[in-house]
Amino acid sequence: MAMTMNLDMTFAALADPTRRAILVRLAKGEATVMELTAPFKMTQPAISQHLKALEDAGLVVSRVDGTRRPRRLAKVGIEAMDQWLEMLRKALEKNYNRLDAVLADMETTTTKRGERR
Amino acid sequence: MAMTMNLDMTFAALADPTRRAILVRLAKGEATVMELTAPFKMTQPAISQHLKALEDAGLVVSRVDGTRRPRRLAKVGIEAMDQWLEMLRKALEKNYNRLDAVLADMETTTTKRGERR
DNA sequence: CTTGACAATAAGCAGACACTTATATAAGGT
DNA sequence: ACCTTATATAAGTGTCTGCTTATTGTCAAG
Repeated sequence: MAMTMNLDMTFAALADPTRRAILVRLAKGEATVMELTAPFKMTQPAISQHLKALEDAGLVVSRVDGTRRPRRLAKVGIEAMDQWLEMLRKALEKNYNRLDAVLADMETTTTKRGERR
Repeated sequence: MAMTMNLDMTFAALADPTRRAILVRLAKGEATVMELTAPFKMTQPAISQHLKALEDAGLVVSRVDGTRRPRRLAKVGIEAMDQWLEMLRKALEKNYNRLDAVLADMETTTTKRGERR
């Protein structure tokens, strides 16, 4: 199972700096909600809500230990994203060897407003 | 320069299905706003706004061609994300060879509510 | 130079999101 | 049994998002 992970949720989860910081913390190993709350100027319910988002995104899983629920990283979410991103990477690489991209690069373009012709 | 791409913006940009679809389209090559608008049940201004988000995210760049502004994929955004994600990938791999993760896997846990002990 | 196509911008609005405080639930230690 | 700790859930609120319609700027073609 674990089929079609929801990319909306996964990317949205990573769009928040607090949630990314939580993941960085979890990269060092399991942590409880209280431990995860400590570094932030935020209440415990707020962190619990962020953790829910991360779990729904397939980026984190929880375990039961008495009254605690230690979290650790999950890979489902990352794998789903990586798989999608792979398409972009390929396209990028391919386009980079094509004429239009090269030419465009020359007389461009930095995306900034206010170009003249 | 192109220093510290804003990860908030980049991940947020990808969290929207319309914007991901636009990227898929651009993976096939340059396209104008009108061409990008066509497949959607959405107005041109809406797409222009999505394109702004994608440019701010470093995922797309534009070029000037008369009154048109063809877009194509950019790599800055993807590279920024990939770099950040690399940390998670490493942690995931490393934790997977560690005892606590293995044990946890055994008596867990699928993140679902309603586990008993 | 007027017209029409391409695109960006502004203002407005409904729904989503990130917090908060207050409360509930459950396990542990005493 | 009782209090404490660890966590989740609910309800409320202000801010951000994703659209819309309306309008404006700009090029190219006649």
